[in-house]
Amino acid sequence: MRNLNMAVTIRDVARAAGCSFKTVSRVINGEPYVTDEMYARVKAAILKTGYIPNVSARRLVTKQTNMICVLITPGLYQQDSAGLGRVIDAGAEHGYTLFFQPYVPAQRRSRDQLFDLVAQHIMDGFIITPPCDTDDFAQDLITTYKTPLVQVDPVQAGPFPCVWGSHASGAQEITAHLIAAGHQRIAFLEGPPGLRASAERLAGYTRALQAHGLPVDPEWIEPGEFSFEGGSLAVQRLFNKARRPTAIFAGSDMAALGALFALQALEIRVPGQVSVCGFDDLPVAGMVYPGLSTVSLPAGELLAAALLLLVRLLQQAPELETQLTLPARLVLRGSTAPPPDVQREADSPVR
Amino acid sequence: MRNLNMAVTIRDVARAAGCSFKTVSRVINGEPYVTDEMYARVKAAILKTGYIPNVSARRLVTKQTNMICVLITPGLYQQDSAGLGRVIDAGAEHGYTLFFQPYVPAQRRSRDQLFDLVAQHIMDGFIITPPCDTDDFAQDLITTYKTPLVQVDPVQAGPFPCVWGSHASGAQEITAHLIAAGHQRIAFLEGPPGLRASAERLAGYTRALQAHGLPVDPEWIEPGEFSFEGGSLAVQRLFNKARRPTAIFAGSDMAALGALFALQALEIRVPGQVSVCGFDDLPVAGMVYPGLSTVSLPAGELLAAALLLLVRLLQQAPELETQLTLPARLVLRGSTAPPPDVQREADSPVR
DNA sequence: CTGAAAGCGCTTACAG
DNA sequence: CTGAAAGCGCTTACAG
Repeated sequence: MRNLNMAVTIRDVARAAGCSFKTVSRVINGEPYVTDEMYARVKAAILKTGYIPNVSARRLVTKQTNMICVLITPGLYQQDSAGLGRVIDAGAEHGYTLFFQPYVPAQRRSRDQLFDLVAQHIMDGFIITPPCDTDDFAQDLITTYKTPLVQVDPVQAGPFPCVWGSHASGAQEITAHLIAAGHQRIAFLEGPPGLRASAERLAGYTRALQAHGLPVDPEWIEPGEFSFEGGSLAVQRLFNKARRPTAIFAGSDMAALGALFALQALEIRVPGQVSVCGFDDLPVAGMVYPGLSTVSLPAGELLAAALLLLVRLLQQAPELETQLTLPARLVLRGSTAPPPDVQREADSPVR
Repeated sequence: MRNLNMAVTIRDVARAAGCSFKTVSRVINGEPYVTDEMYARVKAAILKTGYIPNVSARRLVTKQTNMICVLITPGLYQQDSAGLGRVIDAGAEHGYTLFFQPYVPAQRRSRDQLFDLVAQHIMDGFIITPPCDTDDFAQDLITTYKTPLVQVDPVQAGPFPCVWGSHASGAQEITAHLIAAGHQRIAFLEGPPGLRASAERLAGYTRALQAHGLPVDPEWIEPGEFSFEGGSLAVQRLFNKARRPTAIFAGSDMAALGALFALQALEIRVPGQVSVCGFDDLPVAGMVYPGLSTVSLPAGELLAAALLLLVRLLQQAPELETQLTLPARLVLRGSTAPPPDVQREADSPVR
């Protein structure tokens, strides 16, 4: 019975229900002052005609699109696709459709695309996920066009409503885990300078050492760039030194993967000779032998919190907390174990 | 000078240019019959007023959105983000904005989201990427609402315009590569039954063996489910047998990762004792020791071809080729080498 | 080559 | 509680 060629309008429904089209509009939008009987009649007419509102017409007059744009770097998707689904759900619950726009900081194409989206007011609001915020362009553009904006765990701090991840305490926890296993010589692979995550994760590492009365030795801190290459090169430098670490906290999973690769190339056993851990809990972390111990900053949960924040902003709700912090979680796999000397002690029959 | 509050309309521009708003409309849409002088005046007025067309108004009357939706599974993104950028570019060139919609086959939420998108005619056309086509719902819905649709390398064959990947010839090539290196006992980890890719990749493997006069032994063909778990379990079964393979062609990178993991757990050296290769060229392939040899089916290129096809369909161009096939590419890394016996021969001083 | 009219499908005030 | 009017910003015919 349904006409799928967009021919069904609010007027057709009104005719079927025997009322004015204004009444249909009221029912659609859940406005008050409609008798129950009228309401039921219109509902039935909508079903019978297969009516679907024309969003363009609605947008033209309301100046709202009920669409929210999430700026993402290609990586985020694979990290927590279940969480992502929940975010989409949450958006739908509040009447918003989410669009995921790939955005590469400072890239011409990304900027052009975003410009169109923003200038044409195609989106009611934006969520910026890391590292898209490293390019000021996005924030500037969005605020210039007076569009609400929420940031997720930005690389650089900004004056925007924001949901933060717990980099420092996550790093502190996993470092403490290594110390508890018996490690004393723990190397740290630093991230690129200028990134908040770099500083925070280093701070967590440092804090854990100090809390356990261990020295913070600059020799154990190597640049790792949060990248595969960086992690690999760092290991090559570390194992050229006279004193070698028994554990490496890589600061990021990518660097940890590089470290793991380099260690295997050097025929150093993990975790037998050296323990390795990372940060981020990328999906790969569980698939690389012997399983990478790491810290999870659940991207999906951060996103969901950001979405809720944005929805409240869009609803003009007087928002008390525009800065939230979500906890990190330890994910322990096979790449961390007691250091060789402790293992030997444990193996020996003499207590 | 620009008013960013959407107040600038076609009429404001007309006033600034000293013409009727219809003339402005002509200039915006590149219609003919406008004097060069008038054209320039309007262009200047647009710049001066900072006019940006209201897409909702335009859509209301044209019934077009100039938006194309790409149904993707979270994985695709990370596989070829550079290629993805090119696709977005190509879309923009033709006046289309691309939206990437996460879609999980048969999932309630995905279906609801898609229904809204389709029923409300928010998208001019759809591109379905694997494995989103495994759920007939998407295709059925989209065609029911008479929206153009192009498939990318579908898991199941359908009667739709389509861009195909070369699974069989890719599989044949990499198997031939193993044979050329001296392998004779090559195991194959099959994909899930019913998937076109499974059948095609197996066919390529078989064809390569036959082309080189090698027997196709069912004992060497193990289910691997195209998954990490599947690959891992398959290796455990294979290495419980009396006759062991010298090479494993995993049929998918995920299965190859699982195989690699299991081999390392068994302390079998790759490629020293066993060579391993995969299919897909996931980003992980280069980051897992010793680098996974695999076959690349460039997702970005397939997508770009699909986009072009869809654009032509939308432009009602009489399309000659609605079925394209794109070649696969061998990507050789450290996980494949000659088998142990050949290595020994090569090492020995006697030629 | 340029313009005045009509209308896309809806919502926002404003009457009854 | 219900409805007739006006208008959102644009394009599509149709006159000049």
